Amino acid sequence: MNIFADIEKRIVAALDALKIEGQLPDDLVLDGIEATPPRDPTHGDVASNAAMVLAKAARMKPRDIADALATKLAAEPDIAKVDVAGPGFLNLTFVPAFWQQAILAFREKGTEYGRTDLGLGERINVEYCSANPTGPMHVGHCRGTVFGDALSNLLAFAGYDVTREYYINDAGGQIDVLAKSAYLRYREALGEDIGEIPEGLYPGDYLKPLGASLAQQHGKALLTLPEAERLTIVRDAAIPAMMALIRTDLADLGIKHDVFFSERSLKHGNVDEVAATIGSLRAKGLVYQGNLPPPKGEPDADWEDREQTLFKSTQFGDDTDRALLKSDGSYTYFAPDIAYHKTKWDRGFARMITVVGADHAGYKKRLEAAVRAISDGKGEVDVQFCQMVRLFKNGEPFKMSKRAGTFITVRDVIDEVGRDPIRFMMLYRKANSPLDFDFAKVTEQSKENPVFYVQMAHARAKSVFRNVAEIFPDLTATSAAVTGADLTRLSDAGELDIVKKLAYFPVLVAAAARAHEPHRIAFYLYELASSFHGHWARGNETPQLRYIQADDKDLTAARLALVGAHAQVLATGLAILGVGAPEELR
RNA sequence: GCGCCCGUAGCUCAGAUGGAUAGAGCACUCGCCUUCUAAGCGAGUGGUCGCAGGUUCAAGUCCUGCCGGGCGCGCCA
Repeated sequence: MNIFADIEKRIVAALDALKIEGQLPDDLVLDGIEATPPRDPTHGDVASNAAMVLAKAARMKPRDIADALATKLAAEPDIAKVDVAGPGFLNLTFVPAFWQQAILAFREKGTEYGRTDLGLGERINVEYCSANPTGPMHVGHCRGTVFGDALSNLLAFAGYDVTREYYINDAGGQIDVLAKSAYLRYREALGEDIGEIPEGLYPGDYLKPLGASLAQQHGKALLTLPEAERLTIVRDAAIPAMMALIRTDLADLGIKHDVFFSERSLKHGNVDEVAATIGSLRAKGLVYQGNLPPPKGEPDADWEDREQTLFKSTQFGDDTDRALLKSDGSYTYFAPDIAYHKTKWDRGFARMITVVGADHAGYKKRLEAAVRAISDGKGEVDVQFCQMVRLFKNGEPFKMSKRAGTFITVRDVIDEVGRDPIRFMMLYRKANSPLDFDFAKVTEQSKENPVFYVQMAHARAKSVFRNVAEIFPDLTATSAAVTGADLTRLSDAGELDIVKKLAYFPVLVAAAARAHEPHRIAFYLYELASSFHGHWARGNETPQLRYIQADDKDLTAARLALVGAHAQVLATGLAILGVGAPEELR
């Protein structure tokens, strides 16, 4: 159900009729015709570009096509007015009943209103967060995590079969650093004075409980073990401990992954999937021994020409070939990541999205190349970047120092501002734009704070139902009196404005899903809330416009149907963003 | 040097598959509380869409070249 798509079909039908009548060439291809809300609402309810896109192929003036089409459409009973404007825009104005009836459709669908079948049930894998298991999440992880989660919600709502995935980088050098850092905390827990944490190790206090638990479990036994053996034990305890911290943070942000995929699990038993993947690429002639040219520009004194095992990513559009093995023979980060993406392909995902930070910009092309290579061009990964978050406190930049261990954790931010404002603010911006996050502003309860503004629109709508209970106790949101109300009573322009915005919701969901841009939902909700607040305030001056009319139960019921639909769409949209839709804000 | 991202009102940002006179919030000016939540609403001021070409009936949007900013650029993940 999508009103605008229906109108497009009606326009096409009218054009077909014109063809039959000989007013248009009968071989004219009716393509690219749109029906959209006009930018200026005074132009009408719906605008179409039909005449202009067809003009060339029809070898006619746009105005002539528009005039013929206008005459045709004006004859339809629910179209009140058709104007031809500008170069050939067709502006349609529908009779109020057209919009009034639309509310029925909103209600019929309920929480499903806005859902589309765009994805056709196709499986899609969304990988996001994937913070290294070396400590709690810091605020920098937050944006991509929230983005990936909301994008997953959006795609699911748009008809995709979404799997949310977290890639645990538990096999790289940073894990050795973690183990060494944890071992130090273990010695500390045994009573040793460890002094300053050496440069290069993780100084954070969060490793202290891990040290203590190791001490409790092993006593002094680890001290006498050979280093390799001892670090293996520490590491195997540290990774789950760090993941437990991260999972707590994720839970508090309202984020749930379906799959936690361990990099280490790529090697199991005698199977090394990384080696196997490199082998399969080699079989395709995409792996070779060679030397990479140094980057141009500033000459690098440390540059050392060396032969490496390389992947021919240039064959798939990358700028340079990429190393798979380090000079000591171990894997680069890239090699297991290819193997990991191959498991996605093997698990039946032809479509993948990977959300990364802006500092991974250079990773996009090689990953796309790798996915094409392992899937013989049939698979596709969209690497989505989230730009940096700049932290502010009362307008002053807020610096993090990782070295001093004083970085801001997700926990700090949740404790300070709460989950809903974090999520909404992270999504109230295109992912590609840097984002300023001011602790003071996001907790403010005012119009300046869009989270609050949208939530208040929902709370207000709910308050109407609370208040009506005192006058018409039987007019509950789900009562037959409300769901079956006489909608022709809704005639005010402000009411119809809200209806028209609600009608646009399915179009918006589809567009946002197609573009992988959940922020559009946030902006839409703000606009919808604005229409609602505006109409509400008009009720302050003009009591007849208020939703509850004590002397007119039927009118009240009709208006409640609108309020209910409005609250429903707000709740649905907020759910996509993972933000709460509170009943009240007191 | 190369790649990716960004450049829109004084500030922070939207701008749908290319559509009409480019929008919102903040700031500034002026109205509105005997009120279903004024935690709000309305009106006004404010623009060479970084610059220059090109494609198109139509360009903030697409293409090319510049300028400015951010991120990255063979064994960090």
